[in-house]
Amino acid sequence: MKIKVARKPANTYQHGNLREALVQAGLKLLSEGGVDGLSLRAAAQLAGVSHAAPYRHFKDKDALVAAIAEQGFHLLTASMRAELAALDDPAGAGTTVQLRAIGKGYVRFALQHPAYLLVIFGGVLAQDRTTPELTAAGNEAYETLRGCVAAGLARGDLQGGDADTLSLAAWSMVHGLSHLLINQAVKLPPGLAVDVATDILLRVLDVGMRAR
Amino acid sequence: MKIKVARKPANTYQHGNLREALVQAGLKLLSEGGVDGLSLRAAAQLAGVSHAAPYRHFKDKDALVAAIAEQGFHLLTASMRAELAALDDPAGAGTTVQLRAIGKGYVRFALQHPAYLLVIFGGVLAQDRTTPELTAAGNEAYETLRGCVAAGLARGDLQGGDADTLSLAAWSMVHGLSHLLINQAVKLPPGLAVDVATDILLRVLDVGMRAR
DNA sequence: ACCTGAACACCGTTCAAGT
DNA sequence: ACCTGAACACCGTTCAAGT
Repeated sequence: MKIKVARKPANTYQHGNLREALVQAGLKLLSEGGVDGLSLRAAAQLAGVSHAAPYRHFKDKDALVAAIAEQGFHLLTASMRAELAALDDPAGAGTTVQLRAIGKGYVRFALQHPAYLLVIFGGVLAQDRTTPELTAAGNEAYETLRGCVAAGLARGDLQGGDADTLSLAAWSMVHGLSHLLINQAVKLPPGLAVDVATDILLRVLDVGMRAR
Repeated sequence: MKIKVARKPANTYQHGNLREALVQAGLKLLSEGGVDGLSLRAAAQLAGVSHAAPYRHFKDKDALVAAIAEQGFHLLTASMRAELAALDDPAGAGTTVQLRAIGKGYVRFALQHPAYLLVIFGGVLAQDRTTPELTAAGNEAYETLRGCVAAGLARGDLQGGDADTLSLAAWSMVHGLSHLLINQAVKLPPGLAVDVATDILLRVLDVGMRAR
């Protein structure tokens, strides 16, 4: 992905849209240099501004990280929805097919943007430093899954727990897989492609959520 | 947990066991101040030694982090095995009971030592900075689970994939749950205790792994 | 209101020098 | 072989001062 950071022209004084430029700069640093590469000073430099300028727009580094995580959640939601929309009959598809699409979208996002997943979940952001916007972006992602689970329960396709508990089960499975994959913490069974492994895990999940 | 760091006596010159002391200091910093609190200089100070002394024992900070992660894996393995050993008849227990014990041990470790889980999996350690000892410690943890899955397959209790794929499914589920919990990324369904939610997720997993 | 430059207290890392 | 102290290039954060 090509990330453009709006630089302040050298001859001007105010940037105009420094806040957004810093978020873009942070995303760029993150995707190029990983978590270690993300610093307020480097982001300021990319935006063509002094190292103290960001403090007019973010209380501290965590506030910038929170804004980046918010973007990450939007991308995650978009990835899941894109996979849903690519189904032949998105609205009419069965619970199994929909949940599988959401799971694939989640894993695809994680593999495409590993650094974002770490920012969202990886302890980069100190606990209790969440913002209302970040919470809302997280809820949006969660509701994409939860809506599908709730519909499955209503149809009688799913059983064995309420919508939140079964959503937690599904989220845990795909999140765990994604997280383990991007950390290279698991060696995939030799010769087994990510897609195939993902399919098997989603089947295990689906069967488990259908049983009483 | 009380962590003791062996300080070098002020009047002496050599520490004697600086390497181990630095690992302990790192664990202490991590559990008290989180990922941000872990620094080579602070660890050196806790061990009563100058900030450059650690470089006689660790190539760089990542090497210390790898040593800490190795300890974390040992604790994780111990937690899973303790839960297994607490069963009435550890060896004779069924696949379902054994897998549940392992899952509970994993989640318990994560909740007791959230910072360790982040060090092990959270992107604190740069990719490709793993050591042979760290890899071995990780394999030990993985084999604890895999052995149980393989036995279940042999007994005909489990189906639908080979030992590695089904182990990946189980690991993903409990790891995902643990990771989401310690990041407070999910709100547990109101009134639902962690233990109860864990039980439900482990049941979903168990049912899914029993189906063809 | 927004940005700059100096300043402070921290980092990781290196290197000559001491024991 | 092991440790120290100074040095360097980085951080995050604050604050007086400039536009």
